[in-house]
Amino acid sequence: MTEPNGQQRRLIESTEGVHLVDAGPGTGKTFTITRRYANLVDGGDVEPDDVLLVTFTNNAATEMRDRIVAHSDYGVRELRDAPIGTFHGLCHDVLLEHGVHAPTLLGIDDRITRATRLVDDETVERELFREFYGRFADDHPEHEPFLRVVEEPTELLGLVNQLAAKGVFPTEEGWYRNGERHLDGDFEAFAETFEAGNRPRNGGGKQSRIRERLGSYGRGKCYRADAPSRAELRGEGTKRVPDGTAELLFEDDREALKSFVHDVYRGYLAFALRRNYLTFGFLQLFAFVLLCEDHDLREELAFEHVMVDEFQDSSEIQFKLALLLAGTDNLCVVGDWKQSIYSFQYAAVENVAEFEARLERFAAELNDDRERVGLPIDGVSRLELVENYRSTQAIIDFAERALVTPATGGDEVDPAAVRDRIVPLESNAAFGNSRIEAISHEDEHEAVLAKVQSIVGDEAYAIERDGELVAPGYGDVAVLTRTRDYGRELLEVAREYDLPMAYEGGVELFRTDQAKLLLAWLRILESDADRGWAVVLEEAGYSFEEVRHVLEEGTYPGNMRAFRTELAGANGVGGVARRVFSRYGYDGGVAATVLDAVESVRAATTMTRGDLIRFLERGVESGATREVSAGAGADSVTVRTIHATKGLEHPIVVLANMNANRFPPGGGGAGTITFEDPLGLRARRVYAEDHGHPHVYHDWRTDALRRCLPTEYDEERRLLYVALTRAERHLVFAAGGEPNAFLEELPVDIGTVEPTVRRADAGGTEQATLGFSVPTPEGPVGYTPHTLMREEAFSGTADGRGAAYGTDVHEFAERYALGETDDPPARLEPDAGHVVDLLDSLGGELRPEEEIVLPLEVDGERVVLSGLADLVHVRPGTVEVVDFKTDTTRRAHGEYRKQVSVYHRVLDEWFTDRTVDAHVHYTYDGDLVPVDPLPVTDLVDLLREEGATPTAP
DNA sequence: TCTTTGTTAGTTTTT
DNA sequence: CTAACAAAGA
Repeated sequence: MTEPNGQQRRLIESTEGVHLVDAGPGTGKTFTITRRYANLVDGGDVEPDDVLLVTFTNNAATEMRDRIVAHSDYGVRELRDAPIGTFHGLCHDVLLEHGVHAPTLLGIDDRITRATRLVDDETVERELFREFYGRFADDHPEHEPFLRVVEEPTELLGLVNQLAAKGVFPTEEGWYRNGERHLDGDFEAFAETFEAGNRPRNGGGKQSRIRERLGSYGRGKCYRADAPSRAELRGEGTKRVPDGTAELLFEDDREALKSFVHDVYRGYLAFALRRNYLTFGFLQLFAFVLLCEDHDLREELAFEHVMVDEFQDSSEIQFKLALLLAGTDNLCVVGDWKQSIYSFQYAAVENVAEFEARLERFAAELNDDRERVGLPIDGVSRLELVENYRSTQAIIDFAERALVTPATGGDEVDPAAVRDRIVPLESNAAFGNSRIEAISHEDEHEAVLAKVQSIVGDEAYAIERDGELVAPGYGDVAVLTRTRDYGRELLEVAREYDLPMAYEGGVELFRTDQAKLLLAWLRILESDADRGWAVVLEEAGYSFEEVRHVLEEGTYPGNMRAFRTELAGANGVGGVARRVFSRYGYDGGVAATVLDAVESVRAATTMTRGDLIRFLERGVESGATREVSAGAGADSVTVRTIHATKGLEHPIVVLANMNANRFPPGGGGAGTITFEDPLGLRARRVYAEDHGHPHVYHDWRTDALRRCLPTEYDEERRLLYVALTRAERHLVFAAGGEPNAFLEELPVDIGTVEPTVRRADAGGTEQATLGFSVPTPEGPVGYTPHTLMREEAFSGTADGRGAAYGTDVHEFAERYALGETDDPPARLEPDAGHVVDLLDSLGGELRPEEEIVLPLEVDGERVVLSGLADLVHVRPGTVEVVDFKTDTTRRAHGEYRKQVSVYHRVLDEWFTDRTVDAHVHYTYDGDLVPVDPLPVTDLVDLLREEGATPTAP
């Protein structure tokens, strides 16, 4: 694109007034906005300092700056300090320069100085918040009812950040400006939503959605005595929930809760300042307060022109910041509601979808005590960019269908209303050829790779290059996925076939093989640690039993000893890392990034090797991600998450992992802070003081409310839209096994593909079988601890004892283990007898109901079994997991299954997931049968029978 | 035949 | 939090 089209030109030349620009994918948004900037500053009257240009990522800001430099009269140097950047960056600058006194505006006696640092790592922030909360709890006994109920303090941090993103801040006595409104909720709006969900369906023959969903109200839950009963809430012999339920659910006395949140919020702000740090959220908070209160400063800082790109990604407070920073009514926001996919980052799609209404409301709020915002004078001018330079018309039309496709069976979309809001795009592609297809195969990774190989070089998937249609190469294909995990798995399989593929975007750096091996060798160097050697040995192909033997005897292989000696002579940590990576042939971007991370932290601090080891360990635990640059060569397939593809385009897009239960995952759900549940925080669980172990009480109102709110899938649809509109020409959906609802609904035939991947170097048709899959057994396979909490037993077991019996055995087992009782009721024999035998043989500390991970190696493949254990038994160096199964038989799907009791024992080395010993006992016909030691493969077979599902680690 | 109730498996995105 | 299934009720 060298010359702007008609609509673009209009935007470039409309420099005065308020403009809302609907710019769909591929319409040259960045091109236009940078030309508009150039046009402004080249006119003579306007200086770069007068124009604020905001985007959401530093990368985007840099790109904008570069493009402006290329097309305006200004050079790199002149624009270096021009206000082109992110909201966060801007707020940071403002606070450093003018914000010393910002905290005092909220009545907090502290200051922001050059020494105030920005905590940009979420895990660090969570740690700090935990520390704060611990002290807060000690100092504020008056909030005891709430303190007792908070299970996870960082949920409160989430609440604080969410409030901050909406511009709700605590003052000394109350809430800043009109923030409290957000906390009180809006009953009328709630009642309206409630009524919509409470209409009987199928012409009155079927109960309402809300009544159906309230069916499980109270199931497996214990509420306090004042909770309404299930029948009261749902009504009996009716198709709709009784009138008055909405009022019952909407809590109007929130004073105590609001006061608790207020004190936590304010306490945390003071804590952060005292500890000399700010977070992303607080940066905006203080900048906002400063701009609101310091009128001279606001007028001094205000810009003649404000332009915001990707406005659909902005939050409520960012919208308000843009208003405060606009000294005139020259505001231009560019965005596309269809591409708003960052709500978890507090993006408010309403900022674009309801722009005019919000503009008016926010301006009025900001102006309620004095004139701060001069907007708008002549109303809002709406502009649309409709010419699409990226995709074929077929792709565009298909993607728009995604926006009206139901995500689940019960999901309702109003296609006409949605289509009404879509500004239709017109493709100007020179060639119309476009293929849209779907494949599905159990071996999903192989199927995707085989499909990619078949596409490469195939004229049927021709793409446009230099004005001609040519067969595609690897570099023309991008695989998009919802999750990082899937991308990484695919990459690993691709590597086995030497298929050129590179993952781009954030990687959980310290969880990569590269980082783990480096960590292992550092541990070996430091102390010959087992958890180092185990990793190294396993990587070298030693079997599980062999690793154990080597560790016990200390008979490390000669070549490894030699390498250890070599490392000991290496020059610093960087030298060690280089040699380790070179030994294992790691020469890609991940290795480079690990090296960079290690060297930079080493340079910034005075770290010993031991400190560095702990740094890497923390990295593994937190799952911190880092950007890793493309590793493979130029002509390679790109793998990315959909979220990471913003602004990108690819000739051929493969949208992978379109599996049932995966896309969408659990649905969007209503945000935490809404009119129904404004604080998102209520007594979730109450631990009864008169019980030694967790008898769990739930808050009935929270449970009921959650069921009454419709699950929203709009953002899931937009995510799909974003993925599809990355494609220029061809589109392939891929699912493993069961396709999800989107793929079922969209007008594309789902074919299959032979998952035969050619080894790239062999060029032949060698086929490899990979993976380890176990069919999920049919039918119920036992009782989980959740069953313990159930009040009503269900009947229907074939042997007539029923689930209540199993529940009782479990309950007895738990109470016995915790020392609350020691005589088994006679009616529970013989099972209770087995339980007593088993528990008596254990000793040590017992903890009830815990998530376990059981890492194993089977036939050279690593396998992890996980699940909820009934009891976890802890001794130094040993963790034992106990899982009871009553040896009843139950009718399941027409066949009878035997069940055995399994007792797993897991030794040592949880951290590296490497060495494991497993012992099994099982009871059958009343006898406790020890099988000790049991080869790991047998254990896995046994667990398969038990219905455990192995997953790749 | 349609509706209601109960049960189970599987389960994120990142400035 | 949903789909899918099973089973009982109307």
